[in-house]
Amino acid sequence: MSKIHDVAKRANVSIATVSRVLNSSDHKVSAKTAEKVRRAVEELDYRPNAVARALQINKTMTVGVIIPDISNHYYAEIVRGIQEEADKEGYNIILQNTDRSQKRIVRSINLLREKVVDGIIFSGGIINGYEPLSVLQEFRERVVVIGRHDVNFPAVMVDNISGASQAVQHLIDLGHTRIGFIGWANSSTTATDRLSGYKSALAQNRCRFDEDLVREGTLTPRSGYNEAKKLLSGQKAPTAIFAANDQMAFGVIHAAMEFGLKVPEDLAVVGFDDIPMSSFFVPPLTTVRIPMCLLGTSSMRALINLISGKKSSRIRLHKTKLVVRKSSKIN
Amino acid sequence: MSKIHDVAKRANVSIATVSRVLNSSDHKVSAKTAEKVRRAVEELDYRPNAVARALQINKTMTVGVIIPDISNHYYAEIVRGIQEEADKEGYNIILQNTDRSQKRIVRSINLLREKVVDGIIFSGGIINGYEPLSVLQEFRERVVVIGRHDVNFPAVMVDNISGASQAVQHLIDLGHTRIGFIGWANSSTTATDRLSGYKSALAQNRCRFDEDLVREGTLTPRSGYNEAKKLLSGQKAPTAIFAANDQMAFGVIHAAMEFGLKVPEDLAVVGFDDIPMSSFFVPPLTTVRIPMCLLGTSSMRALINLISGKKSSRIRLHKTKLVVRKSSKIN
DNA sequence: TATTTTTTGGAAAACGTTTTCCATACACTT
DNA sequence: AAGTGTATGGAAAACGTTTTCCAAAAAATA
Repeated sequence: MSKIHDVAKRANVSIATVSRVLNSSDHKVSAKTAEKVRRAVEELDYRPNAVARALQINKTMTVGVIIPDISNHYYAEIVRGIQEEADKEGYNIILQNTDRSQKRIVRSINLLREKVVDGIIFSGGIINGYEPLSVLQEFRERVVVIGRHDVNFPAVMVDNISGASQAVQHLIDLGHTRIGFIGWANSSTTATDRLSGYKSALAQNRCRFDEDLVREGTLTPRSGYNEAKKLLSGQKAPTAIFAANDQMAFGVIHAAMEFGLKVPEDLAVVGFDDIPMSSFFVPPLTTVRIPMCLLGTSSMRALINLISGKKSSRIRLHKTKLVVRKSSKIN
Repeated sequence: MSKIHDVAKRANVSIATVSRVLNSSDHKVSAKTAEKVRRAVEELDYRPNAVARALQINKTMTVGVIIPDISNHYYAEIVRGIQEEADKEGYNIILQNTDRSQKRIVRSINLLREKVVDGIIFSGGIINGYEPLSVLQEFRERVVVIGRHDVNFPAVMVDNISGASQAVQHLIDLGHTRIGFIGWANSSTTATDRLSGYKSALAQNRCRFDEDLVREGTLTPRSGYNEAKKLLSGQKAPTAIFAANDQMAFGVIHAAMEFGLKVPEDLAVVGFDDIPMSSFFVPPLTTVRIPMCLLGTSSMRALINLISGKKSSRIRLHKTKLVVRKSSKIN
């Protein structure tokens, strides 16, 4: 591995000059000398040692990304977005999987601190416990959070309220009035916002809100299946069900099949997220698409702004998009 | 951010002693002093600066992971495995998405070189072009490749031949003799190995190999759909189709439906990979499961062995598992 | 030619560690 | 009391950059 010293020697210039050329400093370097340096760099296949550089300028051009689980499509897409945007600006990302374990979150943050990352993007998992928050303090001005705004950090959000509301509005437009909702119990704003959207759409259309039509699952297909069965076996069964995520919606469709109900003729089903298999399900699932990749790029943009001291709004709210497929609409 | 100097001061010991405690050197430190140091570390919330450390010991405890696309489930799982294993040993990973672009692969490798990573795990994408290979040379002894063994690096592989063979054997056991195959054209050994497995199972059971039953798709559901239509409209249509990945298998099932064929009664379908939606498809898809996460952990293990100079076999071959579901078997 | 301006070189400090080399202090043995 | 270890401190080099300061050289101008 050749060093800057070798380049200087080969180009017959000083170390200072090499550095001037490579970092395009304000010091002037004649075109001829610059060319000599560049040739030497090329010939030696010289790459500046980023570690030494980072130590000197106190900037690693690396950001930490903390997520619960990369094998979850949602987070994978986010990471993809982050990666893409980071790449454009010359940043690298260090990935940390936490499996939502409090202990691992803290560990990750401390590790990233040791590695002297320039900032952190944090998504999913508990953060309002005492420990992680206090540990994140060290990164005060260089943290962006995805998916919740109830923390005192810049946040990138999905407009869950309007998304859920859109979905329900769609069902109402199709003539449904008894619309079931399967959400989930969670401290996150995502869960409560989707319920709010459901309620607000009902209210706007003067549909009665019926407590009995609201159930709580656990985000899995199985739980969707279970809760749907309960809804469908009630005396006043709904004619449509809005599940707060696609996985549960799949379970709902399974349950409907078991009840001998045709989807969408006898039961309209709408999900949330638009995961890849939704368009492939039989029937293809109507759902609310989250711009996952955009969440990633947006959060990275926000972080870069933070790092470079640029102003940007504390909360970035991103619109969802209703994708109508066969699980809700006849013909 | 406190430094080692501050810790030394607070604990009333020398910098050397602090370092001795923290790095458990062979120099002896009395229990009492060690305790003093540890307390100071705690009180100051001191974290050694990994950048400075890396510069000194010439080891970053960071490995680069180069993959085509993190939002692809297969790679996401691999990354998960890598991450998990890396974590155990105190390594971090820097992720690089290449989108299979030759240019970006080269760029990534060079970036990782600048960052002085301790090793690289490379998966997917063209590598036998001149450029990437030569660039990877810099990492000669610290590269592990996933998914192809036709390169001169330690490799972690899936036993595609036996996997495909198992799948076809399964169909033969069900009484099928005319079995279609939809593969894909690619320089990778994965593609050719799956075809080999198909052929070898036929041969072992003295089934005639019919060129007309073999088609090439592009790994997408649509291509599976298209190729299946061609197979099914031939005069000697197969009674079973083995698609070389699950996505294409979904397309095959769609095509069967269009032809009024029931799956599995009229057409048995088997895929490869076992992606999450396979178990959820209607009908659930029989497929060959790849131990994706294991590929990740295994490659990281291999890399750690390389880095620490331990011997380990050049090729690690991992078994697949046939998962029988309703798309192939009646009842 | 004399003067100014521009470009370059040389040397050294700094970033925060690890590690080495000696010197010194202390605690045990005999 | 002399000798032998053992634990610690102090100082400094090293890792490979960037950056600063001043001096010197080269080029452009008057």
